Amino acid sequence: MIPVETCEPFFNYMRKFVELDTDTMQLIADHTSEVTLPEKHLLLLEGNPCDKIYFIVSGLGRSYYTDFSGKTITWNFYFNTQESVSKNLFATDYRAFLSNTVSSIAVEALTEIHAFLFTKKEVHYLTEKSFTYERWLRKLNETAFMNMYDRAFTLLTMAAADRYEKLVKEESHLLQMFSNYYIASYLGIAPQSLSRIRSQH
Amino acid sequence: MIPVETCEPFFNYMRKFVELDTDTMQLIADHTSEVTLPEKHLLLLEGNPCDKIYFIVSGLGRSYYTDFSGKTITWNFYFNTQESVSKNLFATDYRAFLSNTVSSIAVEALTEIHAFLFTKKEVHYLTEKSFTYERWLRKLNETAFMNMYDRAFTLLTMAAADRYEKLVKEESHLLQMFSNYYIASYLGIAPQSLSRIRSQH
DNA sequence: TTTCTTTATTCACAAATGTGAACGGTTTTA
DNA sequence: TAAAACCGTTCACATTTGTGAATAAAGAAA
Repeated sequence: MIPVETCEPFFNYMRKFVELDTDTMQLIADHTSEVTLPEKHLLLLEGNPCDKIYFIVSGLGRSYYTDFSGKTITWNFYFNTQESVSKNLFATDYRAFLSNTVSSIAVEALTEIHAFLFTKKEVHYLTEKSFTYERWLRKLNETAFMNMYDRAFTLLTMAAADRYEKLVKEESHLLQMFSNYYIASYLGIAPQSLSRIRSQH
Repeated sequence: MIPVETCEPFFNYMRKFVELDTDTMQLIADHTSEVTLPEKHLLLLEGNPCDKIYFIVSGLGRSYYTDFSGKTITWNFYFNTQESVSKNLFATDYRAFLSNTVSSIAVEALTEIHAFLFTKKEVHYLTEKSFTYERWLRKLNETAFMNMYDRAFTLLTMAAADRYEKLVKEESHLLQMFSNYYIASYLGIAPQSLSRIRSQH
């Protein structure tokens, strides 16, 4: 429950997919909340149920899986910039959120984060009350699907050096925002291997 | 435009996610068609736009990417059995279908295939006319997303032998239905490497 | 400032995976 | 039936990628 004006950053994002009327905007503003999370805060723990979605307004987040040896593998980055319109905005384990299973990843705040918070209950309520929200969610799921498709397809069909080149072309802002240590495991390679690839330009 | 009764296999699938009334069923039956495709038929070509979705009723399909050297990499399998309720039924490049870009994969019939065909136009019409269809599509997109999530996560975090073990546990029917040559590239490994993994039991 | 971390890089070596060839066995086709 | 194509496997060897250690530079903390 927050003032409608405060919700504008989120509405602007929704407007990429659907048109919004005042009733819908009011309904949404009534069923979300604003949160500030300090640096190093864990938004979600591995093995926990996930019933929240954070829509990032500002700040940086990262999710990771911890393998058998204790190493972390970066699953995704979360932030909000002009460039990244339909990706990286929702910090959560969306698979766990949808399927009511426990999370396979942890999500951490790399800086202080400002976000809108939606609980599972709120999302469900909004789909019941608003056709616009239902349609927006359908389209959001489509882009989430396409992003995952691209991730899986890239990992399946491209070698490490080509995956890095693709990242340089399509997501070069990540290189400015995150350490190579994080980028490497996001690409599915060891940090030293990423160095090797970079040196062979 | 087909008789409502004929559509039952598809309705049964929809009922996993939503309840169906007679109006909705009639609407859907009026906006789909039935097709039979011979063995070796190509349902979709690499580099072509994709404005069709085939819902498999019977038969086997496979999609693949052709790499720089001409080798094919299996992207997915398509079939309809009791076990596989929410996967493998839609033969298409759904990413290309959604984004109006050209397909990165080809889809071929490995046997004769019976399927319901939905064009992009028909899908769009149905979302405009039926809230039930819109909601079903939202949930379909959610399972499509979860399947892709699992695929990407597996490729990112597990070694080849573990990916094979996971397939044995979770999708062992694939081993009965498709050659190891196809299974190997689906797992992201060479056929010889799959043999090696299998021999080390 | 000095010290302590973190980061990126390089190296030598190990491990994992790919490659091309060869082989029987099966299935398909002529 | 015979020939051809395909399939799964094994082998030796090549290539790619991971690993642990070492180093230097940059940043953060004291």
